[in-house]
Amino acid sequence: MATAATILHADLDAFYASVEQLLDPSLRGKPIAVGGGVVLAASYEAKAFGIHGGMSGRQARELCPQLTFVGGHFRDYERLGDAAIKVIGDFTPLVERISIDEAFADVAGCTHLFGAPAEIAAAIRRRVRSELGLPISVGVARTKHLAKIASQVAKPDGLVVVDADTELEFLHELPVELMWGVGPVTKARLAASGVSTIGQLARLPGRSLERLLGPAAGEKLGALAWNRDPRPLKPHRRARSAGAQSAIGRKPAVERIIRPTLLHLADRIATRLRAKSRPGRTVTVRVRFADLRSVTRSITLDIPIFATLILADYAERLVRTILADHPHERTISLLAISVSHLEEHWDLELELPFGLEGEARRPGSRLGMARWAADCAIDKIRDRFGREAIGYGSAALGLSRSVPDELRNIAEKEL
DNA sequence: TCTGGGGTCCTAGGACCC
DNA sequence: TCTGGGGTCCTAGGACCC
Repeated sequence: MATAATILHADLDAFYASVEQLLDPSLRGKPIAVGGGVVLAASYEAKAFGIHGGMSGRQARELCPQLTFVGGHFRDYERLGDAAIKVIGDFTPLVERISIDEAFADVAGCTHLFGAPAEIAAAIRRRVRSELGLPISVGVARTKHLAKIASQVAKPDGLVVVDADTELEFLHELPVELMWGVGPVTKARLAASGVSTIGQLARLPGRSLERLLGPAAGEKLGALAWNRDPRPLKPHRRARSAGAQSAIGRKPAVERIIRPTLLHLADRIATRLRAKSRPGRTVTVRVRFADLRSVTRSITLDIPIFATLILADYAERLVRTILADHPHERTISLLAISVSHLEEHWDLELELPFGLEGEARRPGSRLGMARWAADCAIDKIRDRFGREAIGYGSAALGLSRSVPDELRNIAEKEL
């Protein structure tokens, strides 16, 4: 007998835009977009004009001249997103949050308390609506993947339950791009073979699929198309990397631009790493040139690091090698740093991770100690007075800030 | 006339070791 | 000394997701 459908996927509808309409009633029923240069979220009224997230502001205005742009109440996004997830947590502790506005839950263990999964899903929707004032769609199915597809089909403000005995009938009619992992490139590749629905993909011989998409993707999509992917819920997944980037317009690739930008990025990342005692061994930088092509370079160290200045130094060296390898590129439009190979937990009592060649592990190293002490002091002052109080802030460095730090904060994953 | 920021996972080649 | 195979790690790039 098939397992029962007990996995829920809950997804707040047009989240940022819905919060703005909640906070300002005069915006309700109107096409609005959150953002400015880029649309971060569009209300359903705006979506009716073809506007969607990621679109440039100018393009959106062309599609809908009466479109209203609203500033982001980022603190409220965070608060309401947390509150919605907490409602789910009132039913089961098995919750896997995947972003600010989206989570999986397994209610197999709590049906004796709250009723069938469909009833629990309906109760969650009612409570989020009445207590928070926000629309949320929920999909219910036997697997995570199918539950996620169901919630997409349920939008806006709906509930779709896929019973275990009607899974393939439901799934096979839908377009391939609803599958997790099928983006524009894969969709086009499949279309070239005459595949546009999940059913057509399912009936494709495994060999053709793997030839088309590679062994891993081919096997994965094949399993998804038959709903044979019993991926378990992971309530507490640890982050595998932490990064930051800054689009800087078009700037000359010179020290005056590069150094302060990298320092700011390294500061954001290293502060997070220190806060969670998770230094990392691999530093990756990305440089995007004026024509939007980008190049990455990385280095893996023997000893994990989380000191701001040491991270900034490695990043700068990597950027220099990129520029040396591309001598004709003199204009850059973005710099990014990412740290991966994160330690699970670094016990400071046992060992001090300073990094930077020979000075590592040398307790008497003056440079290492000085940097360590400076980081600690800055972290402490910020804990008391806020992040802008001291350090390598963008304001202090005279950097233009295209995106407010509050937005960056809510996009960060918990380390 | 060029669009943000923070992430995950996969691929393919090469170095290196056994 | 030559040949082969397997495994692991590193690096660069790319697709995709929210």
